[in-house]
Amino acid sequence: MSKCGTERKNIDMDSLHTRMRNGGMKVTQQRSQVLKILLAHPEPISADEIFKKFDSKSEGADLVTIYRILKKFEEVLLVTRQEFGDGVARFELALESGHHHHHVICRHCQRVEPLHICDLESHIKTVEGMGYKQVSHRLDFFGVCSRCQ
Amino acid sequence: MSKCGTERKNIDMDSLHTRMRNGGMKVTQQRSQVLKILLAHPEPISADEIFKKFDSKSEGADLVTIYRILKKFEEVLLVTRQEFGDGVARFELALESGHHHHHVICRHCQRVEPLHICDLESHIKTVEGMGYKQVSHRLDFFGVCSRCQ
DNA sequence: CTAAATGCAAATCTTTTGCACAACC
DNA sequence: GGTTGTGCAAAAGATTTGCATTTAG
Repeated sequence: MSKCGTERKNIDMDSLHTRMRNGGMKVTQQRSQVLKILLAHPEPISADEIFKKFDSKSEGADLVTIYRILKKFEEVLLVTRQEFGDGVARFELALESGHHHHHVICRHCQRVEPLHICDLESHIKTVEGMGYKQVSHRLDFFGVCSRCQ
Repeated sequence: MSKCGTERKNIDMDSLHTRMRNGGMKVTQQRSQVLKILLAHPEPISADEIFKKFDSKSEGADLVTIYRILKKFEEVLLVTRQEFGDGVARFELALESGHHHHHVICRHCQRVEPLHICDLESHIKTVEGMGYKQVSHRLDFFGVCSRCQ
């Protein structure tokens, strides 16, 4: 947990629970557990993967519940949804508002690395100039990682 | 590496058929028709939408066939697949190799507009610096269009 | 003629919905 | 206690697969 890869987000369960409550959600076993799993997972993770991580523990949660939790989390901006083109949605904890990052996905092993750069101001202005409001964006890179070459 | 083209190249059925043959595919009624529909459609279009456009004409094609055609076209780089977050894959004709464009999607009406700007050279270099080869990217903007505001 | 493509049916996979029961505040 | 969340079953939607039949080259 020192140098390699992602600097772990300075997000703790307490602040997450607070954000949950502020979003008008009850704090339940299952929701806390999903948060814990998301917090511990360095890459975007799918509903089914979360479901399986639940399974390995003693107390489980229904896959349906996980879908519902993730949808709620998305509404409250606790997580963001990613789609990398394989028909499965993946989720990751949303960083502080206004901060976001992008991804580099290996076309071979599907591994995802975060990319903490982004300066698309001019592009965003262009889109706003086209008449759009509340402009957000998605930027992902695909390549073959060093391990897979 | 991949530069974003600004001018759309003329694409005609003949060159598309040639690209099909070069990809080792037979030129069939259904495939030609799918190409025609893609050529006539300004936005990324789903398999089902293509299927329905077939229907309105006299000769139809099975939805399954359309999926298979699109998959084949994707392998041969005749089309590119897009996913905008609603669980449906959409396809559009691939422009000349190395040229591509991006999209602006209205969060309300789901309409898609092409965006012919892109200067991500520095970002691409960064990713290559991380050890990735054959780096490509995807950039889409989301907003609320003027009509929907 | 022969490999490749198509159509039909049915399967698979992801995600959603309805409803009764349980849990949180 | 009353709303909100969960589990189970089942549905819905997108995409894929198996197999017999047709078609392009």
